[in-house]
Amino acid sequence: MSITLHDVARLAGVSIKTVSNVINDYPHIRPDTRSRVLAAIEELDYRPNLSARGLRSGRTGAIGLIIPDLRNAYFAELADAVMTAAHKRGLYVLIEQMGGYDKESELAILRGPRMQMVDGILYSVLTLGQEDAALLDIPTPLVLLGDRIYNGPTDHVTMPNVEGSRVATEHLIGLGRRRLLALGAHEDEIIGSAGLRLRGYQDALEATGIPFDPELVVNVQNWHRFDGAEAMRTVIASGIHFDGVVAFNDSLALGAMRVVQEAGLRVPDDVAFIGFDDIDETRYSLPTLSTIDPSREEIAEIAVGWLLERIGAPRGSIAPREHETAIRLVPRESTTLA
Amino acid sequence: MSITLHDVARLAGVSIKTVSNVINDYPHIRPDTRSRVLAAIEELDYRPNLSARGLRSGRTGAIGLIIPDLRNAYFAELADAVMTAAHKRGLYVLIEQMGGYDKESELAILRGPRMQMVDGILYSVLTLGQEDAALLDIPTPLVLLGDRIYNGPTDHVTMPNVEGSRVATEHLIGLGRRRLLALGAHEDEIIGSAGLRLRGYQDALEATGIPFDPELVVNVQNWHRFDGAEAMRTVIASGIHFDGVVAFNDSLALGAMRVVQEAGLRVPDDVAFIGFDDIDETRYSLPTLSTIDPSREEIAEIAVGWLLERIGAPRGSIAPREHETAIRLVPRESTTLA
DNA sequence: CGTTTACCGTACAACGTTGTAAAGACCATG
DNA sequence: CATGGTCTTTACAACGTTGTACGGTAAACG
Repeated sequence: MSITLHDVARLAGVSIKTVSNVINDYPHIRPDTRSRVLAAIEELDYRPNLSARGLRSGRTGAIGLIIPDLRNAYFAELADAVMTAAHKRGLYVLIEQMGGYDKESELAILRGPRMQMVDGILYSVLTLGQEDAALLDIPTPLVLLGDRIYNGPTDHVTMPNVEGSRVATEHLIGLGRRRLLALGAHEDEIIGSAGLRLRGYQDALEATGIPFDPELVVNVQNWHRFDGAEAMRTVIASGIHFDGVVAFNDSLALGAMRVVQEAGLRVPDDVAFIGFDDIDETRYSLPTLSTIDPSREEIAEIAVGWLLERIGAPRGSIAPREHETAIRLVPRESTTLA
Repeated sequence: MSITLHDVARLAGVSIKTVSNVINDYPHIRPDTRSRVLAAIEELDYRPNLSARGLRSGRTGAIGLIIPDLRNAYFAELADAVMTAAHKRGLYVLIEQMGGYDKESELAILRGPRMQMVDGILYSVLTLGQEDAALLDIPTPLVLLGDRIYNGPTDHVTMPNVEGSRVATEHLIGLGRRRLLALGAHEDEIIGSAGLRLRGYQDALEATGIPFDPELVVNVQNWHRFDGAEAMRTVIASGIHFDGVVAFNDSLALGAMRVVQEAGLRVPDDVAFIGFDDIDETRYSLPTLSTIDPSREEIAEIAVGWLLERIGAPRGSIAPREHETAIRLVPRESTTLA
């Protein structure tokens, strides 16, 4: 059927192990042997059988990336960054979406059969919190992305959620806004992105002496455009007064911004907007959306690098590490007053 | 190290082959044997080693999906649809992005080592044309998505590009618009999406007796928001008069729409817009974007189904098939006059 | 009651690769 | 020119699974 080491070995007049050695850059090979083997490989267009290699070596060369949802632009862009970082190191990426936005679905994917095929997993934590840390103590090497689980069993690459949200909020306060909506909270959540970003919002208020008004905290189910739009409709209908929106991600902001303008309010004159994530779309919305750039590339680079280290090292030999990326405020039209 | 068939067999008191038979639903197994084996599997938390299975059976259980770019919302949503369709059938999906937007990169990915691991490939054709049909005659089962390559060597699942674009154009003409920009053409391209959608545009003009003005055809490099915005800036600067835009995809439309409004024109009053793809974002832009829904789910379902058939059948035993999805005009605010 | 038939379970080999251990080739040294 | 050491190549086994072929047991048939 397919070309194997045997075929190459026969053509080159060597043993299959020598061919294998050439492929794996074993140092002690005579130059002419090597070139003979390479010529044979070329001529036959030989490709290693990855299943066999995986069986023998115990490595598949693939890593899994578990994210909530590809349709969410942030995660699509994150996936892109991870794939780039992984390919640089010769790894495949198996992307997996969580079926739902609940804890069950999250863990099902992590333990499910599909993640059986990978050497390690990059896991973008969504609903898991501190109390679930133990559940993440699995044999497969694991690096967490996103929110921080303190004292977790493994590495964690995250963005400074609190700081980012604080910077965003302070940016609006700097424009003179005082009635700031916090858009995207999850009820009773403290440790996830939503909880942390809410804390950053509160920190900023506190630092500038603006009283915290619970009425201005808007809960949502998910972080899609849809949720931002729906939540904003409710807010407007309720008659709550506000002059700025700190959205916990860009999609929420974009959905809400659309509804605000639909209602006849001007952005940023009546309501200033800032998001979080710096997805591509923020550069083309009307108005363009100010946001926080969390350094996706940095996250991907470090996470893949750490995962690779864990894959190469014996289980338990690497103590849990943490990395926080640098964030950057990206001011655009939605916070630029004429 | 890991749990294998041997461990399960020992615990259940049967041979490894019997365990294998239970796992693979071999019919002739006594109920009590089966339940004993299943109990052992459960107790040990056995998971099959997919590399070994792949080596022995010649199948990996994974299919590859080659797309231009995940950051493009259309492809992210397509990937989502394909993953859903594949999971339903117990398949993994290995997503691969083309490095660049040129023919070299396309073919490099298709033949490259990364697609070695999959049983079959779903390939979203981008720049390849009729003359490249022969290059697609590879041993791996292949199903093409997107544009049509006539008399290609394999199955093709596509959307009616010409018809969709014609319907979109006629929709604008129905509003009384006569100076319609065709946004997103690729110079000298005839067979790809760009060429087909341009033909649909021309067909509509012809059918309604509107003279075709080459000045209104706007070439772009890629189909991102950025390109739509840039192209529109050039058009506006050149002073060309137009009252409608038929964009060849939604991202182009959204990028251009933003620039048009920046320039002080009203949508749809001064310029009506219609896109193509029905990505989620079109529901939340300002104004919401009219578009053509190409039935991504249908594409994914049929493509995965056909690919699976090809994987199961001997090479050459299935004659090339073609399927064109049904399209649907989705009118939204960008073409709704007060 | 012997023979056929269906059913159930097993032993063995093989998939293509790489690690181990060892054999063979080559070179410098005394 | 024998000796020891280094370089180069090889034979063999093993990874965990499934297909093939066959051995056994029980039921059905003549």
